[in-house]
Amino acid sequence: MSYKNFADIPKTYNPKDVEDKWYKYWYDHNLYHSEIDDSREPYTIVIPPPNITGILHMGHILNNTIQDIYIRYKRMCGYNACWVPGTDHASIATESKVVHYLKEKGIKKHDLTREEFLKYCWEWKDKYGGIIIQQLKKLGISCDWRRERFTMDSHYYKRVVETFVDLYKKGYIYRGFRMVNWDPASKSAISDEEVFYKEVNGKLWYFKYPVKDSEEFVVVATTRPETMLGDTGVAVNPHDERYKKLIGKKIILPIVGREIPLFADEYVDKEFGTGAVKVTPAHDVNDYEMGLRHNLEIINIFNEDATTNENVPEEFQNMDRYEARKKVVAKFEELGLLEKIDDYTNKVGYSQRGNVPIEPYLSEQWFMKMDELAKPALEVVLNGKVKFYPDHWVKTYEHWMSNIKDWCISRQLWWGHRIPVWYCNGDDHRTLECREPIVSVEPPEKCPHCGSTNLHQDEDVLDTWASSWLWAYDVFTTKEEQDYYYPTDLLVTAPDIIFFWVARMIIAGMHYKKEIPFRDVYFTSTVRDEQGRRMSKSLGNSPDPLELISEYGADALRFTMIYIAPLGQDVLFSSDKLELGRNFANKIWNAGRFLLMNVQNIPVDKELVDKYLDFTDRWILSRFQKTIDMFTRAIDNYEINNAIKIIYSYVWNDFCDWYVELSKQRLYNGTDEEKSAVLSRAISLFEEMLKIIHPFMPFITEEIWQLFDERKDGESISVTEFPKYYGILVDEIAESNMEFVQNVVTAIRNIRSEMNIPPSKLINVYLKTDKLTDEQNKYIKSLVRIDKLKTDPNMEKPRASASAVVKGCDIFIPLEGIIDINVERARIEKEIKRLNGSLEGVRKKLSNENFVSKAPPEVIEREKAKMNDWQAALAKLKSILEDLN
RNA sequence: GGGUUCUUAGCUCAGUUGGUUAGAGCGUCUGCUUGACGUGCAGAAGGUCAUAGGUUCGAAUCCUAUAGAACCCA
Repeated sequence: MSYKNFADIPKTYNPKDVEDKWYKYWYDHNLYHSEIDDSREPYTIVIPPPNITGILHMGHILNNTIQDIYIRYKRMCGYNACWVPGTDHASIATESKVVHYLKEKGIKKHDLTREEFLKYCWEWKDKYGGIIIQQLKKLGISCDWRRERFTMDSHYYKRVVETFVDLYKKGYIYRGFRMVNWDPASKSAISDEEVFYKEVNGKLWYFKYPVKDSEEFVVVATTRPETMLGDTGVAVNPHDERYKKLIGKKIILPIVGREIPLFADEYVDKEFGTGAVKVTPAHDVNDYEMGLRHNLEIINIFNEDATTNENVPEEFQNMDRYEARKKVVAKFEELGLLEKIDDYTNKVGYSQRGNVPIEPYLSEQWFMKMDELAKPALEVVLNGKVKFYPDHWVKTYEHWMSNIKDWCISRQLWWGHRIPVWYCNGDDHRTLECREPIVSVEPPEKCPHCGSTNLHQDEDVLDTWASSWLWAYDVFTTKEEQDYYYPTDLLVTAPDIIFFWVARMIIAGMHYKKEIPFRDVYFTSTVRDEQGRRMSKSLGNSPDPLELISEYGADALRFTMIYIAPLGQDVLFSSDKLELGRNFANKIWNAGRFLLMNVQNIPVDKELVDKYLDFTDRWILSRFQKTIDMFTRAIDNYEINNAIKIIYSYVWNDFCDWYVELSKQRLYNGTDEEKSAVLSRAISLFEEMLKIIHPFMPFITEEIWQLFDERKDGESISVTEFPKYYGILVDEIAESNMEFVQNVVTAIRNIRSEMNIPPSKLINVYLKTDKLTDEQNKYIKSLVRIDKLKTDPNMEKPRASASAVVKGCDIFIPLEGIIDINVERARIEKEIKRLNGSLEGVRKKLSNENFVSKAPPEVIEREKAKMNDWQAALAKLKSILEDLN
């Protein structure tokens, strides 16, 4: 095809020449498009939609490679394979990107109207939002690109809104004034799952609070001094003898001068700090709870960006929280109320988005009641309808689902699905009912209570996950499609979004479709650097996959990632590991090259593929069947790592190292028809091997497959049939004949190497055996450089020869004048020592009465056979050794 | 503090329901311009299976404890 002459095929595989070419070919021929076809079973995957702000990282590579392996494999197995790609609008991330983008243009978000801002968002999305998809294509993934979706497509947008309205009407969604995790950077609430905890080396400050009408002080310890400006109480444990007499007294809050109560609450830990804690109900979850229990005043001291507001003394107003902290501490010191400062390590909640410490903050938000919705979703995982791989994630899932809390779904952002709720601004006719929110898919014309048309819509948008939880079915836009493709078959995702996304998709699926969203969930490994650190932008330890692809090829990258990433374990990645995949690609390339070079001189005839079969052919075909069988079982069980090793070892060790070498004997010395049969068979087998490799390495397999024959336009290895297991081709006799040859050959090579016989030198080999056929001898001779090969069941050991014993055959290599008796003696002695060690173990077992009476008979038989073989070999070796002495 | 997982060769990892002499890749050592491949070929060295007990005829595998590591939740 691309080579005029097969002899021109380069010695090293160059992925750059082929990858873009075949990707375009697949795309142009629309090979991976799926339509409803009732005559075929669907196999469906929906992509975990990457953020439009995302850029390709190693996690995407691993995740999408796995999805592509399964979709390609199942497609070749005859399923109507459909892989739906798409992207996620990512409210917070995108909005901050756009704010930044506008800043560079000198525009401030709040100088714009909502509509103007959203126009910029779409502009940004059109410009940058498709980058990650373009990058993913470099990996060779076989998505159905005609089905590409976006979470803010009009159809999808509408479904998200409808879902909100429906759940509100069913009573699952409510509005509440609650303490939420506030991200002061994006000025929005975030959900519990978006908070991560960092160990921070901080301080513990001890403040003296004066007791009213007394000379006494109560000392409180705090990690957040600035919040004292909002303190409305001091709490102690009711059983704490130190403070019993003070309970009920008043404290004069320093700086502020507020009179606050000292009260008792079981929550207080006597051991922590001084046993007395300051209580700031507006800015700490536990304090908030205590505040409710004891009717404390709730004083909010922060603005939305966590600067201090008008509720604090004037000299502390409009300061950043950390600046306020310094100033408060300084003031305490000045007042002589700072008792001491200790070093203290504590865990601080950070926003996953803004990477700033979150602020517990009271605000009005929308929540979803989860406990009832979660029940069916928990059940289908516990009863195995949805299977997790690895399955230990079930326990984590169960724990979270059984303790599930209400979900804060509103975000104070503009980019996203705007909450479909309107409020009556009221006018003269305003009634009490007008306070009720008007929840509706379409904007209401007027207030249903007073008839006013003066309405305004809720300013907030929904949490992004409250849209992507519909992804598994609403990427399909008609009922017919949902009926055909849903439930999907496989979800491949990272375990860190098990709650964000996996759990919620199951919840949505069970509630709306009364059916699981996917049968199997594959949780990928976490890709780390060589030192085991998470890959991150700030560490700079995250390689650019596109550079890796350009250096090593997408196939090499895909192969290596799967090879080093076992199910359920983290993978330590470094780019030099890609040599493994690159080398394997090169090996495949050269095996193909070998066959194609022979096509120059030997005609290929498909009629001959099963003619002139000898034991080497039966062996390689038998091994191939077993390989298919093992491979299929591994991949069906999501042991991808294992599957790839099975095919790797077959291709490299069985086919290349042995079969190709064996085939040369006949390719160079056979009759014309025999040559043709051997070559045709090798090519036909190699094509089948390429099909198994194809899901892992789509480009190189396509390239070679296309070279083997004149293919029609639109033909592709990716839509051929996957090799099936035919047990009838398994041939144990051929395998054992081959194993015998391998053992003899290896033993001879070992002697050559240890005796330092140069590879160029021909040797004579005498075999004492009654088992080897002429055919086997022919191959032995061709695999080691042998001049004369003699076999005789009564062979006498020639003088001055090196020896080896394999089961069924004694090997003698006469080395008059070459042999170093000391080396040979050492070789034999070593072998004797090894055998003796092994024999000892077996003898011990067999002389143990308990073993003989209790172990199963077949185990005992095996041990006895072992002992006999080893004893025989040992006896031979001993006589050889005596002969040397 | 609760939960999950892990500890096997110098490194990274396999090792099915307990049953050959515990395997692979990388790395190391030796030799090799053998007509597919030096991104290769041939050969070799290298492990008290974290530690201590226990169950069993038999343990890398099952149980208990200890030590260490990672992750999740609070």
